[in-house]
Amino acid sequence: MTIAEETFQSCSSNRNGGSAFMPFSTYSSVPVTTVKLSAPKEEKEETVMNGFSLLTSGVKSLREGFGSRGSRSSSNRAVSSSPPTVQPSLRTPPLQPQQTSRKQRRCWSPELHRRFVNALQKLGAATPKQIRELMQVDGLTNDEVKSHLQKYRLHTRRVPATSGNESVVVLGGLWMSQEQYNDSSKGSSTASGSPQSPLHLATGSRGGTSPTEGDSMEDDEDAKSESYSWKSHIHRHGKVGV
DNA sequence: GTACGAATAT
DNA sequence: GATATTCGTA
Repeated sequence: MTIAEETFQSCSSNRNGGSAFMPFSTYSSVPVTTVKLSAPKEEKEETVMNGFSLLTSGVKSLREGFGSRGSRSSSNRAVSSSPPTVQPSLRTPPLQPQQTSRKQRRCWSPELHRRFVNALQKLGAATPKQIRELMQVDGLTNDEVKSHLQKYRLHTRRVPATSGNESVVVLGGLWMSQEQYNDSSKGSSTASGSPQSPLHLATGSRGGTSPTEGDSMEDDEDAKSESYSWKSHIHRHGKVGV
């Protein structure tokens, strides 16, 4: 068993409990009997099961010719004007729902996330590639890490020092709260009481001036903490103008 | 061409 | 809300 396999599992979380949603459309002309059950191995790529691909939802509208999004910065990219010969009809490519094959959602299980954060701390300055390499998770792609990193940053940097913010906690609002602490009791709450663990911030030296920073962080494969939600919604009671 | 960051789409 | 994909740039 590779770490990867283990790391991947445990993604079957909630069912209609909250935010579980299926990327696939709800309408299936055919009762797909192909239950995704007992799939020996999960394919990395999208697997088209029947003639009807469930992944068809990814019908992309054409985004060409219109400056739909080219409004960024300067220079538009898709500004093809005046197509030489525009066929009125005909030439309509029988484009069947062309699924550009959206990848299956990557399940960032706590374990995976833990590795992610771990890598972040080790690196200090984390770039997707580095993280990916450090995580050593097979099957994980740069894009996935990148995406996750984006989310991570979004949630971690929620500290607008708009006015005089008073807090220091902001930094403390980091992601991982409880982990690494494994009690003898395995079943239950990993930290119910929840003494917030003293997070060691990533040395804070973003500049990475010295490679000497040797954190003794071995490969600790543990921490079953669930739900790494960034519920650290920092409520700033007090006053917020506007 | 690759990689990263942000914006956007699903 | 979470992840994927696209866009712009270094």
